[in-house]
Amino acid sequence: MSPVNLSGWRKLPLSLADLCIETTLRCGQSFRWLTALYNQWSESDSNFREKAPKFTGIRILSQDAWEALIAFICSSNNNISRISQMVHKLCIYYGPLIGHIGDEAFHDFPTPQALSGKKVESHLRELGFGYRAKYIAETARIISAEKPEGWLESLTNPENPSWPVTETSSDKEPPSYKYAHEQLLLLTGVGPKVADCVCLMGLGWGEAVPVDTHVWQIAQRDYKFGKSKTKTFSKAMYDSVGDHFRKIWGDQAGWAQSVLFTANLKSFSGQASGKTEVEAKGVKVEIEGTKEVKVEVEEFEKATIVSAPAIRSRKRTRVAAVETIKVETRTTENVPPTRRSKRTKV
DNA sequence: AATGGACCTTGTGC
DNA sequence: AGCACAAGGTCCA
Repeated sequence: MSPVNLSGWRKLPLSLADLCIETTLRCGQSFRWLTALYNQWSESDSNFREKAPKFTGIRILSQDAWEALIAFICSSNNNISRISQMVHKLCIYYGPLIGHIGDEAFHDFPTPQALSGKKVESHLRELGFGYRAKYIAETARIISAEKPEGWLESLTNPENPSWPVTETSSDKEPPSYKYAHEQLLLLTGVGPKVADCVCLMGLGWGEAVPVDTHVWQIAQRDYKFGKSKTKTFSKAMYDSVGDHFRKIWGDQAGWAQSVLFTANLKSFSGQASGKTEVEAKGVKVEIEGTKEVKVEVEEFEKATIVSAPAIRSRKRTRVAAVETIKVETRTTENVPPTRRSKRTKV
């Protein structure tokens, strides 16, 4: 047998060509992923009702709390691409070797002890971690040296069946979302947003709503936050935004948040704004410049709208006689999947 | 308590 | 090519 069997789960050495969850779940062999809570959130929130349908299938992953903690410390003021590289470096340089596949080595995520070494901070600096090097080294030291064994796991939501049962010493305050959040804030490099990411994805607290730059944008644009006097984004405002979403979405608010967060991401915007297929039977297209075109009702069969708010808002009713829109200059058949961020030229 | 900057580095868009 | 600016924030004065 190849990889190690960790608590009943195995890593699958597969590429997306071998296994694609997205396609598998949507190809018609299973029919009840998700939808009950989506309906519930849509009933109580018109904005969710509007945005969510394009983003079905989003789930909250049940992650290891320690790995999530360090990964989200890395995430501060950073981009996803670099965060991934940083986590990979932590595994390569400090994680235990799991094994080889071909000549490629695979490492697990490092332990808190492994990241507590004296030279960790300076080494991580050299590896390009920037100011997060100190946060990681400090947090690793606190957890491995100052906290009792199993401290982080003791903050897990005991009601959440996705996490194994953890013992909690009876003399301590019983675990609750608020308590877990507050405890995490004591670590270095962990503010309210990172704490909520760990609560939600690493500790099973479904009501944790990580309010980052995207969610703050959403709160302002779609939920009227920051319009009155207190415009600045203070801790009080942070809690207020979370409380509002918990109120309208309930005890799985973090999941609903994740749906709208994804809908707001630029890298996913193709699902929401572009790539909308419309039947445009009897539409004639005049090209003016590169992508600007005028559409007249006449002869096209299908067009892929790249950006056409006027038409989108009209749904499928009818296309006006003459519209200035942006379309791809080819019909939808044989259109290859669009590649975003294709900066890698080789 | 609340507010304004600084902070490392890389990716992205012009 | 090269330069701003943003990127799933946090800490410190």
